[in-house]
Amino acid sequence: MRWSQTLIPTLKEQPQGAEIPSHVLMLRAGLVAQLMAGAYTYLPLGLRALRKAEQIVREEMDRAGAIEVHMPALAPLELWQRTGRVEAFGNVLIQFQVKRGARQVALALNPTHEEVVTDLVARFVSSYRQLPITLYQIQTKFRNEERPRFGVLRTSEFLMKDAYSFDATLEGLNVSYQKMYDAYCRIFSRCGLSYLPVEAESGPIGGDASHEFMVPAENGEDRILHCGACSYAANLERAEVGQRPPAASPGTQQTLTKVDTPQAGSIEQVSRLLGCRAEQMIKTLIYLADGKPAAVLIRGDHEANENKIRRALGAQRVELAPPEVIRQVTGAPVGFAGPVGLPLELVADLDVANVANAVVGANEADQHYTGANAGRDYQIARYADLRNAIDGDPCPRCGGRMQLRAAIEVGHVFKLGTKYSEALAARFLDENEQQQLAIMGCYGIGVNRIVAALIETSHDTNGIIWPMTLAPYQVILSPLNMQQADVVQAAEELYNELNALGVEVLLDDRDQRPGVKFKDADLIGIPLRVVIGGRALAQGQLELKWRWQAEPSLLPRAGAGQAIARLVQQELAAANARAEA
RNA sequence: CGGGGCGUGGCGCAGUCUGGCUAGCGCGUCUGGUUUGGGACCAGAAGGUCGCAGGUUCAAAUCCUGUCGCCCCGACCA
Repeated sequence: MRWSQTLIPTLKEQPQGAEIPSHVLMLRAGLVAQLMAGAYTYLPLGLRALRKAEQIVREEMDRAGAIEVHMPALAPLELWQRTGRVEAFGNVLIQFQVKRGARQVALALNPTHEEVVTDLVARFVSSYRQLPITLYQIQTKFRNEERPRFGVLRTSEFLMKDAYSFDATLEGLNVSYQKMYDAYCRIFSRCGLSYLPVEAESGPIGGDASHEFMVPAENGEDRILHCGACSYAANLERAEVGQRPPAASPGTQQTLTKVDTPQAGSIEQVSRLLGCRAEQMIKTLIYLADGKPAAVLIRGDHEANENKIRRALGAQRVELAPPEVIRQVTGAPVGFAGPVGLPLELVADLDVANVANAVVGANEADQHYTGANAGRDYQIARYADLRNAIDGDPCPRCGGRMQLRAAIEVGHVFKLGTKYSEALAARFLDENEQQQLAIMGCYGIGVNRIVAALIETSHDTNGIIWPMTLAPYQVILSPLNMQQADVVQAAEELYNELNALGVEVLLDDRDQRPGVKFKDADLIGIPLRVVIGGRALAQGQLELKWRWQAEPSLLPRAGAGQAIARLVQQELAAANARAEA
């Protein structure tokens, strides 16, 4: 492609409203243009990169035995009502009415396709002989994001690869799941991403049933914990906290003292008022576990983790109790609950055991206790891991230090079970002529996020640094002077030669000064740059530079096309080979 | 949905507090010329309902009210 004949609107300055590197660079390099909050046009370069990512995904899905289909973006709202997910999605589900003759038809734009694919399988799969099957598509999803942000990382319309496996048995599901997991590893490796599969909340099936594929990046929206020593990794929701060191020495027990804490119902207010640190305090959270009140103790500076609490209480659902219930149970308004004299069984986080002489609520408005000690002033029924992990916490597997990092979620694999097959009657007949529900898994990849995450983690002050596998073009030719006949001729010859050899090449044929061409070449990040310029050309040489290297090398003009094609192939092969390691 | 910021030629900004002449600057674009190894130079030119609506005033980019859009932080995120 000739630069002069395509559309690459590079920007010299940082666009207003773009802050994170991927957003800034995608706009500056002319990859995308914003139409509105959360909706972007992919311009030629951006589209080519997106297509590369898509093709890698497609190849690995096919290789894993998944079957490609293409489902509609539209769905009848009724389908979503059948699984109860109109409410579950709420405002995120884009729905609207259209007129068809005299009728009003209620439609939705699919934010995901469990309903559609399960309905499809329910219609056409009726025997165990047809299973297992994994269907996938690469298609646009629509979600009315409350707050689109971070450029293409969180948009209302995005390209997603979604796959759905259907199995006759749980063992089958595990096999299907593992195939997808392995395919994901290959995909992200081939795309040149430094990714981490992390354990995620698994919902109804429990166990090892969900993993997210995360790319650690400063601007990521997700938080993960990662142990460098043993490679344990989990998202914040899921991460367990390992064995904590016991308290130094109990020291002397202070006497339990009631103190005035007017208007101080939060950890921050109380600590400021009493001059104590948050870690000397214990917060008493009143939950409704399946509708029944329960008391949970967490150290003042820690965050409660509702999933852990739900499991510890053996409940299906937990939620923070409303103010009426708190008042009824504790006799005090919100913010003054405490363990002393509370008529509920106390379940405490493990770290609470190490807080001696704690500050706790007194179950009385505007009153707290100081010097509270478990065993003497209140009894803990049970200790458990109930809080979110924090940076530096011990690893649950090996005891090493875990690191808290921000990350971009690029993929998610999930064992679904029979939730949708049940709601949409996806049954099959097994070998004993018994009706069974298909057991499902679902597997998503944000294709746009692959591109954005790559840029987010692979750039320098001059611009994007593409891996050969995702680069919009493999080679850029930069003839430095379009007024000089021999330069133009050499560039044209090489351009034709490379095209004939199947190399994806961009010829910067603009009549621009060298500086402009260098800056733009760096900005759009094409891996291999070939400079055709007076100096070297006079000696029958071209200049070759990899985007990730500082210095160029010389290449004889004779046979340059073959040599460059070989270099591209080697680099491509090396990048793809990293996936097999 | 709560908090904050910003809307001025294609892009990035100044001017707004303290109302006042023909609304400026840099980049880009167009014409002519000189240049050609890291975002050239000279000369000339085009391009603006100052987001939109209403109000105050002799006079509004500037003050007031409303409204729309975009960005950031938080809440939310199958």
